[in-house]
Amino acid sequence: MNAQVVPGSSSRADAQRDRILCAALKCFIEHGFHAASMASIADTAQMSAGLMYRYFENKNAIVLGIIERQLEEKRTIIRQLHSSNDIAAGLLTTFERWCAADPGVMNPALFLEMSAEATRNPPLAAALRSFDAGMRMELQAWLGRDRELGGMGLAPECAVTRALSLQCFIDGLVLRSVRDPKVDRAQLRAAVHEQIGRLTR
Amino acid sequence: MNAQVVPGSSSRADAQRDRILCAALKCFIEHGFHAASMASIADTAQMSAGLMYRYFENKNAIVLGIIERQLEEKRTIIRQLHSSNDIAAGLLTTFERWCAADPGVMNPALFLEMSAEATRNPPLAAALRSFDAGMRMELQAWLGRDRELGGMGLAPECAVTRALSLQCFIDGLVLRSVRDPKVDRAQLRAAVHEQIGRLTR
Amino acid sequence: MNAQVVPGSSSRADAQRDRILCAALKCFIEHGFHAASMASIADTAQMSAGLMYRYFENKNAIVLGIIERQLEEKRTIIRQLHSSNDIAAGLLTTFERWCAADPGVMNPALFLEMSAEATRNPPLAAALRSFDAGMRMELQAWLGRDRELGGMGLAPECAVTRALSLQCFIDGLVLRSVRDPKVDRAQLRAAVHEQIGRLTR
Amino acid sequence: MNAQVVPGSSSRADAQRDRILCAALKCFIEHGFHAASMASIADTAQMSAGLMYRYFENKNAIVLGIIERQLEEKRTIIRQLHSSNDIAAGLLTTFERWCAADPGVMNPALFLEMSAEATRNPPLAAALRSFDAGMRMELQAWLGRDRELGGMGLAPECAVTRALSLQCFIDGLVLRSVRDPKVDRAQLRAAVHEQIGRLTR
DNA sequence: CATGAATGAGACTTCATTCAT
DNA sequence: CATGAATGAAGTCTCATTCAT
Repeated sequence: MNAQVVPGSSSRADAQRDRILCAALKCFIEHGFHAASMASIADTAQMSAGLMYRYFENKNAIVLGIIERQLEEKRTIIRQLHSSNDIAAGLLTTFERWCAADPGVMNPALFLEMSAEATRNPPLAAALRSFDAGMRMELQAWLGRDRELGGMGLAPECAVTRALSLQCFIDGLVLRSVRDPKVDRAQLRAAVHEQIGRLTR
Repeated sequence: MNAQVVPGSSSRADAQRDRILCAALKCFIEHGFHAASMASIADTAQMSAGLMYRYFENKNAIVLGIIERQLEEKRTIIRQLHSSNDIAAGLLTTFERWCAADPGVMNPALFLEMSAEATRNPPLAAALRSFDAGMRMELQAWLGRDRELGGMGLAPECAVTRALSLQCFIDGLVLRSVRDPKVDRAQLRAAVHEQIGRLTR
Repeated sequence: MNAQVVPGSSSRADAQRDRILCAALKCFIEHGFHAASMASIADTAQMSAGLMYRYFENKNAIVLGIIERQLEEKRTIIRQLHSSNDIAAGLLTTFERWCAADPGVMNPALFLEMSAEATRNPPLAAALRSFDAGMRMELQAWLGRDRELGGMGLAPECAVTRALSLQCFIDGLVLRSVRDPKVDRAQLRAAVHEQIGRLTR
Repeated sequence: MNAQVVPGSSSRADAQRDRILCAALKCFIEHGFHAASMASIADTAQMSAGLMYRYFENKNAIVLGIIERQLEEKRTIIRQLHSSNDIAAGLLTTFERWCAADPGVMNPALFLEMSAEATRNPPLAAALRSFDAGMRMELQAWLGRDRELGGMGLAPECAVTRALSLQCFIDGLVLRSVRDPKVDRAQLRAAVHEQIGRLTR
C-alpha cells in the first residue's frame, strides 16, 4: 500500500528524486520553505503532485532532502578552502558565487532559512550542530597541521580559537552575501585578507 | 470605515499595540513569521483575532512592527559596544543573553527569519541594507575616533576594513548563538578576544 | 434596557435618525446594501457605531428606513407628473436628475437595489407591490379624469391599460438612467414624446 | 502553482464548470451576489468549496460567468422576438417564463442584481452598456427592415425612436415580472399589444 | 507508474452587534 | 446620551495530502 520507493533501488527512482529536489531547490529559494507549495514544486519538476509522494513521504521529507544537499555543498566549500593555496582568494570567489546565486553552490538564502527553521525543529538543530562541530574539527585539524603537510602550522590552542573565529566570520560572510550582495569589493577583500592573513603569518 | 487606531493617539491604544507585538514576538520566535497564525497571536495576547485589526492593518503590519523593534534592539546593542569600556566583555554578555533568549534583547532566531524573509521581500531587504550601512558607519566612526574621545584611534583606512570585518563577525556570532547556544564558553571567549583584542592593540 | 427611541418623541431624536439615514443613503448608493458597513455609515454620519443602535434596531431597520424614503421620493415624482402641464418635459427633467444622481430625488441605483432585494425579502416585496398598485391606481384615475379636472380624459378601459404601460415605461427609464446615463438625449426625448404624446392625443 | 483548469480543454472540466455555474445561478437568485457564499454554492454543486477554485479563479469569476450567461439568455430572447411572427405573443410568453422563474430563460431577479452591481463596477457597467447598445442596434435594424425581409418597415428615424422606446418598455416588463408576478394578465396583454401593436400598424 | 481531481482543515480578514465606561 | 473597544461568527481562499482511474 505504501509503496515508498527505497532509495538506491533503481537509478530511475534516483533520477526522479533528483528532479524533485532540483525543483524544490528552485522553489524554496524563490519562496522559502513555507510559501513554496507542493504544486509549484510539481510544476517545476514537470510532474504531477501526486507522484512526488511516491518518492518523498511528505513535504517535510523534501525539505530535509534539500537541507542535506545544502550541507553537502557547504562541506565541499570548507574542504576546498583547506586544499586551496590561497584561502582568501577562495573565500572571495565563493562569496561571488553566493552573490550570483550560482546554483552549484550552497545557497545562502536557504542557509538562513535552514538556520531559522532549526530554531523550531530540534532534530534539524541537532543535525546542524553536529555538522558544524564536524566542520570545526576539520578546520581545527587543518589549522594545527604542519605546513609541510598542507596545514597552517598553528599551535593547538591557537588552532581551536581560530577555527571558531573563522567559522563565525564565514557565517557572517554568508549573511552578508544575502543582505548586501553589492558590498564594496575592495573593502570586502581587505576584510577577508585581514581575517585570513593572520592565519598565514 | 477605516477604524484603524492612530498610533500614539492614546496610551490605551499604545498598550494594546504593545500587547499584540509582545504576543507576536513570542509566536514568531516559536513558529516563524509564516507558521505563526493570527489566531495564535490573538490567543497569546489574550484578545480576539478581530480586535488586532483595529491596531494593525494586517498580519504583515505586525511583522513589520516586530522587525522594526528587532532592528532597534540591534542598534542598541551596537551602540552599547561603543560606549562600553570592555567591548569583548560586552559582546560576550550579549551572546549569553542571545542564548538565553532574553526577551529584552534582539532575538537571534528572528534575526535569521528576517534575513531570510528579506531575500524575497525587496523593501525589507532595502531596509535591512540601509540599517546595516548605518551601523557600519557608526562602527567605522567609532573605530577611527581618537582614544581620548572614546574611540579606538585606528587609521581611517583601517577603520573601514575593521568595521566590515567586525560586522561579519558579530553576525556570525548571532548565527552561532542560535545554532550552538552551548558552545564552549572558554573557546568563544578566546575567539572574541582574538577578534576584539586586535582593536585595542 | 432596550432604550429604543420612540419616533417623534423628540426633535432631537428625529434629527439623529435623519443624520443616520442621510449617511446611510450615501453609503448604500456608493456600496450597496450589503457592502456598506455600519462603520462606514457611522463615519459618514459623524457618530459612533454604537449610537446608531439607539435609533435603529439593526442594520436592516436602516435599510427599511431608506427604502421608505425612496418610495416617498418616487411617489412625489409620479404626483408631480399628474399636476404638471407638460408630462413629457417633467419626465425628461426627472431623467436628468436621475442621471445626475441628484440627492433630492429617488436614486435609481437604490431603486434597483431595492427591487433586487425584494426578490428575497417577501415583506419588502409586498410593500413594493402595494406601493406600485397604489401608484397605478393614481395614474389610472388621473388618466381617466376629465381634462377640465386636470386629467387626461381617457376612456376607463384605456386608462387601465395605459397606466400599466406607462408604469413599465417609467421603470424602464429608471433602469436606463443607471445603465446608460449618457444616452442620446434627442433620441430619448423622441421616445418619451412618442410614449406620452399618445396620452394627450 | 497555477492549477487553473483551461476552459474547453476537457469535457470533464466543462461539466464541472457547468455544475458550478448552475449551482451559483440558484444561489445568486436565492440570496444575491453578495449574500450567496462560496460554501452555499459548493453545497448546491455537491462539491467541496476548495474544488471550485480549480475551475474559477475566485468568486468574482463565477459572478462574471453567470452574468455572461444571463446576457446570452437576454440576447436569445431579443432575437427570438425578431424572428417571431407574433411579437406580442412572444413577449407575453417570455413574461410568463420570467414570472415562473424558468431556469432556461434570463432570470429577471439576477438581471436587477446585475444592473445594481454595475452601478459600482465600472467594467461591468461598460459591458452592460455595450450589450444594450448592440441589442438596440439589432432592434433598430429589424424595425427599419422591409416587411418582406422579415422587418417592420418603419422609417429610419422612427425605427431609432421605437428601438429605444421598446427597450425601455421591455426592461420595465422585466422589473414588473419580479415585482408583481401576478399582475393582471388581461391588462398586461392589453398593455403589450398597445406597445407592440403600433409597430405592426 | 502516473495523473490530477477532490477533500478538509486552517489561514487571514471583515463586520454586525454589544457593553463597560 | 455617547463612545469605541471588544467579540465571535462567517466569509473567501490556499494547500498538503489522498485516491480512483
